[in-house]
Amino acid sequence: MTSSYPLQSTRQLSSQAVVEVLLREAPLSRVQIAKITGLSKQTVNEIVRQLEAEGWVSEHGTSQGDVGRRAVTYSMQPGAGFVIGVDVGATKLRVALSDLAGSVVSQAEDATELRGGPHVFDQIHAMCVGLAEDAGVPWARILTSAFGSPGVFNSETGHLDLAPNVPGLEGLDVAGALRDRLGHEIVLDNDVNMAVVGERWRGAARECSNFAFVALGTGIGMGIYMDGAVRRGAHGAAGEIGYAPFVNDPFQPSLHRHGPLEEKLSSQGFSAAYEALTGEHAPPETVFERQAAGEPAAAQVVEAYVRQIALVLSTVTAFLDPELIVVGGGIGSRPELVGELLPHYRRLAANTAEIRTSALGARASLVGAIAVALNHAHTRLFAADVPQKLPLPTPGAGAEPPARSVR
Amino acid sequence: MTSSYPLQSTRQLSSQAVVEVLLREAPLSRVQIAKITGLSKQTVNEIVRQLEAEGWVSEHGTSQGDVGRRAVTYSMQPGAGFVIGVDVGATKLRVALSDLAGSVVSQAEDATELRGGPHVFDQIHAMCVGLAEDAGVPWARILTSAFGSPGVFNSETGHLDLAPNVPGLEGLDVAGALRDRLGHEIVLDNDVNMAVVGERWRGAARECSNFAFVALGTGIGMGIYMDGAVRRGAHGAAGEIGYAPFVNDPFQPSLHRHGPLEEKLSSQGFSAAYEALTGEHAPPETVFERQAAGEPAAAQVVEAYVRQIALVLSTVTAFLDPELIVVGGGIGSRPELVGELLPHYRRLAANTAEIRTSALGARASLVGAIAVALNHAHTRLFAADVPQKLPLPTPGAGAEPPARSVR
DNA sequence: ATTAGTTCGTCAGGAGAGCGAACTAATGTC
DNA sequence: GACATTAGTTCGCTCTCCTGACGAACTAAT
Repeated sequence: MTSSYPLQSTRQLSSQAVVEVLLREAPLSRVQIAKITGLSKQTVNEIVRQLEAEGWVSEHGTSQGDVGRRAVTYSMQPGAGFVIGVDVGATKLRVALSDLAGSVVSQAEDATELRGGPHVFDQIHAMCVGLAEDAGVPWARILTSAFGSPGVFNSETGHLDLAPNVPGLEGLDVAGALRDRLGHEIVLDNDVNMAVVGERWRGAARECSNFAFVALGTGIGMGIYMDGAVRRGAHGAAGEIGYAPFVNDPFQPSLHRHGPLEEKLSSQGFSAAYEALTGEHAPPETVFERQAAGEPAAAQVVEAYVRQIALVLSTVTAFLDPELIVVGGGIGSRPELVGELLPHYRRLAANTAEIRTSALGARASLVGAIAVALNHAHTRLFAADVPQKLPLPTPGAGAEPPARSVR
Repeated sequence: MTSSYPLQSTRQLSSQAVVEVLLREAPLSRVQIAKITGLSKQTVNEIVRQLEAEGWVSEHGTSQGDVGRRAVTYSMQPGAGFVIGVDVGATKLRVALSDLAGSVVSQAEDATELRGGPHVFDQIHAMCVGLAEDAGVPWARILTSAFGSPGVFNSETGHLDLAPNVPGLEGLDVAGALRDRLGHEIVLDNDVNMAVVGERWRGAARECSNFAFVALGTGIGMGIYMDGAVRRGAHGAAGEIGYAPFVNDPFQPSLHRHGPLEEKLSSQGFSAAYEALTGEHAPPETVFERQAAGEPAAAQVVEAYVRQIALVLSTVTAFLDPELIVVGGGIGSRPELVGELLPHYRRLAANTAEIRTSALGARASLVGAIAVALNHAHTRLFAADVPQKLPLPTPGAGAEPPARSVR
């Protein structure tokens, strides 16, 4: 432990506080900022002045109506910097470009390159460049990109492990490859973890500091948000409930590639159950529609599925005691699912948590990736404890982003 | 969010750093402290001088032998303050008095008062006073007491919920009652959480920042240590795996008082299984002894039990991805258990964690309580953000503890 | 005994950051 | 037009830490 304490000079902490408040609560006067952050007027003054000089914030207008002198209000300068969020799905690739205030400027999606590895990197690079051009954003103003992808990201090697669904990424230095191609800082994380951040930022778990996100779809997975942060466990594999051995007979071998739970509760398992009953192969959506239409076989499959999920959720509750469980993913986002689940869940769980359907649906990971990228950018910009080196590479000879002076 | 940032004046952070270093690494010279903390010599000088003036640290000796001027070394003044740790078990009450450096000065244990409630408080009070007298410690020097107890502590009401094993505590303001009786600050937490802290401080999980502690004994419970802190969930009920519904048929009603898992995997369940097989009632220890002696029925019971535990542990692994799982409690502390478990566990879990037997055994909660009390005392003393008011109540007109001046 | 080299401890000066209080400026209300 | 109210600025002060210089104490070599 080489503890060293005033790592972050107080000023950086304060700056970051001001920026956060400004991002969260739109236009604010300096006095308002002072009240919210607890800093004094003068300190806020200095900070705002500096941020304005550096181009990060700008005057927004003046307050109106009340007695007393009118205040000048400030807001983040939206064009000062941008970030990219990417959701690398097994089938779909979603990319969004957002300004520093968190407004999405442009976005796109495409089928994921099936040829894998380098081809996916190329595809991502092309999509990002395309977005920037569409929005007229000089490439150098893009500060950070964040990527959500299935699998367990090993931050030491930069590899992505346990990602059977995306072909050809296993064993590659994904982090390095993407950083080199894009030319700026990147952040990589599990897509479910990204979804957690997304749901908390702009989804069903706002302001919630203890919740779990359970993704039901192609696979089954969980993201854990506890005490105000995503928890990843020792190797980044926390929440990999697909490997939890408590649905089938766990002592039976086989089923160890995708994990026993995943086997049964993924879209495939769902469809397989229906097929076993009817002889007809149908995707989950169809089965749900038929259940709604009153078909007995469909109802039976859904009922069995829902019971298993209720079992999983009550186990999650016993283990983690979340305030809320958000259910998402391809199947989980179906609005009727939670309704069907609840009675079973209530019967099983001792201290019940609230259960909600994902508010962001298929975009959860993407939104989360944006949030992570924004957060990373802000930390780098306003609380860096190392000398700042804004990467200014590759194309776009546009105006330089305002450089943050660091003494 | 009423964020306010320089809450802890920098000096307090620095002071705390110095104290921590001094606690950890025995006698140190000022220059050494400076090197370790990263503070400058002068800053350390000022802090040490102040701490010495206030009686918290004292000169220890001088360095010897090397070239150059000899340095004066300092260490914590052990008698400057004391804390009490208490483990309120269903059957046993354990109490220990420790100095600020973490050395246990005296300790005692007794059968828990079965008349419950106020009688237990009286008992605790009497034991604590007795310990202080034995050790010749004036009561006013005891800064904090920490209590580990079964059940879920509700920090809002001060009540202890879900504590069926300790009679007569339910529905009482335990926190308030204990504080009033002892006359100083107290901390209350679940006994398993205390054990977590204990195992990490001086047990099997030292230096480990992601681990789980699974207690197998009178009941079954888990404590979660993730990213460097105990995680309690939204209502303090995280880790209550006794309520996880995945061993018996979970959809069968009944079994909802103690939780389905607890029903089967507690000492009682264990003995009941043996009784069902042999017609003879025997406590778990006896069954284990007979298993070691080669009795088939005992072997069968142990085998079944061990398989269930392996199942639980592999689920824990899938959910939390710990680096390590420490198995403790009355049954769990038996050294042979982990050996029997391991093969099953390895077969079930995808990313295996290390599994160790508790190093502290029955004392885990007690040691943890001491650690928590110490930690609380240090924070109050050296990083308090509110004006310090050392409680100086009741008996013992001994020398006053050195008052920490706070401007 | 003298000298060199090393480490410890203190002092002085200065920089970064924050705060309270006093003061000026604008604006609405009676 | 007097007054209350709010916004913004300036000044002086405090806290805290750091750097650099320097003397003190000590070991090792000559």
